[in-house]
Amino acid sequence: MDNKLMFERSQCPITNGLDIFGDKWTLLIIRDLVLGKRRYQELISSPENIASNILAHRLKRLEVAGLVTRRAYQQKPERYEYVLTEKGKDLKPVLEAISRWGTKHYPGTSVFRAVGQG
Amino acid sequence: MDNKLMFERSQCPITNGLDIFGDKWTLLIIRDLVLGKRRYQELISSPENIASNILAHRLKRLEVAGLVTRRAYQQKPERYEYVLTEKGKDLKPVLEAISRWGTKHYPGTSVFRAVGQG
DNA sequence: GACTATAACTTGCAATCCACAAGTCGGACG
DNA sequence: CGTCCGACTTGTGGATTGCAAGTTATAGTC
Repeated sequence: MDNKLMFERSQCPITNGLDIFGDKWTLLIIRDLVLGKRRYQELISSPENIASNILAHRLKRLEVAGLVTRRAYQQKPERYEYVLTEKGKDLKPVLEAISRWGTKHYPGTSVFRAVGQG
Repeated sequence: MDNKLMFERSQCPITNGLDIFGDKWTLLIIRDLVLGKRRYQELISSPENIASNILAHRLKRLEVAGLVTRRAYQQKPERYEYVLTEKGKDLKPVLEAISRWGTKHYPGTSVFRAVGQG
């Protein structure tokens, strides 16, 4: 019943995707999660230097949208990690397509393993 | 020699892509251009209701980045249209991937022809 | 037992960006 | 002379972003 933010701007699937990940940071977080990162500090330490408040905000949005799951990996003190759901993992082809476009038009760029040339 | 905005945040091709189209509107403009729209009013009249100042700003950025070309289609009065370069057209697979993700996870959405299921 | 470190955040604030409405400019048309 | 069209530009208030610093809970060290 959390479908009240669906079809916010239009019924276009691209629009609905962009309403979730249409910004400078979200797809980079997904990229890191696809690459196997799970913890807050790992995400923070990516070379793009995301601010901690932005990261927290994006992770919350991704959780609400059902792309990631937040869960405790230890108690005392409670520490949390983030993992992609199937819906989140399904963005891998999108990352691959962007990566292919980027490496073609900006030679010299490179991602790490797993999100390379598909 | 306009390569001073390359590698702004990192050498990741995804990051460099997002520095150009990482927002809520740019990929929708590209979608419209892929679908054959060319004129300002056509772009304005899309269902997502982009504001005119945002559209102007994004078109300028796309032109600077080399994804679209602005050219006059008539004189007296001068009127301009926008067409995708090869670099811009190369984003079609990205749009298709997003579209596929959107239609899978938000059933009921649909784009127009040409940017459908690939 | 105070002191430092770690991890996952939260808070405050200035700067920037965005959305909405309105206005501009150069003609064509009546 | 006045209205319309099309491609923008300008002004304003509100939302978002970026940066630095702070908070909370616990473990380890002196």
